[in-house]
Amino acid sequence: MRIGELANATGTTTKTLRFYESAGLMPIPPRTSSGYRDYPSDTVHRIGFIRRGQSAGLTLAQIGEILHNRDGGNAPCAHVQFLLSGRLKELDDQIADLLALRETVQSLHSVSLTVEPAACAPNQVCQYI
Amino acid sequence: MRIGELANATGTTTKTLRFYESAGLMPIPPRTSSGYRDYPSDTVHRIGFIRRGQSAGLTLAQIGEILHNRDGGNAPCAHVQFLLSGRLKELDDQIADLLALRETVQSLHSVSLTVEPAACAPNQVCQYI
DNA sequence: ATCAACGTTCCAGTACGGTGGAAGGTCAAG
DNA sequence: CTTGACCTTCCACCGTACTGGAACGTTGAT
Repeated sequence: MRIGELANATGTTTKTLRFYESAGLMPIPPRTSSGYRDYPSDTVHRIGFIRRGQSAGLTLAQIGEILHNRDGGNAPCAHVQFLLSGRLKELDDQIADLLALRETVQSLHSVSLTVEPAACAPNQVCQYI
Repeated sequence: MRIGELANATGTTTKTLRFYESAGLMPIPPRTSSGYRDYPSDTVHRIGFIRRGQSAGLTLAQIGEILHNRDGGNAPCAHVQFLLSGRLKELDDQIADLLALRETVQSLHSVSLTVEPAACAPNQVCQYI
């Protein structure tokens, strides 16, 4: 299948697919006599894996590692477990950070609602930030 | 005060201060006869405001808007309220997204712990992603 | 006079995941 | 034979907030 078909079948764009190739996520596809990329049909699954990995918050670099393991004939299971547990920890940290930030912003916002603009001191930018 | 002093006093770097200037966050400072930037001492407060705004998750562009209001003689209170409430909504969305993602990753990870590598089908990349 | 420590400008690069566009080649239909 | 849709490569750019480094000028102490 040609690159446009693959893009359609996977909900991506030809630009993105070439970018994935340049990023080392795709095996180099064979070419037709005229130089067009000619993908095997199971490439659809590979793209699907890439998109699901992204949905799980993995970076393209991490997804690439998994694919390279797989391409090298190794079952990437252990590595995937490792990446997922790392991701889980990152998520917990990110969520905790955002919750703390939410508290801060919330209290700034509350204060901003009770303050009179006329009370602004001229020598500071904003009395509640 | 010179740029290095200001950087020291605010915990930033001279690079960052020049970058803020180029980004339009700083009023153009006067120069000494030899061309050095010569900041009024209350610039410290302005940098402090910028850093606190960043801590609240505002972008430099948003902080710039507030500063421009202030520099233009307007009390930026209403605008700050607007930005803070927008930020609050964004935070809620981000937190909700991350919590949902955490659920997804958590369940993928749980499955990954119970699966036997030998069960991997050769025609797919990974059976649990 | 010399030296370090400061200052200046300007250009380029970082990470991330692409997107835009130019300049050209190919293919199938009408 | 032409048209339009597809494909190719390559280079540049998006946003965000800086950071690094080159090449050169200034200041203050010794």
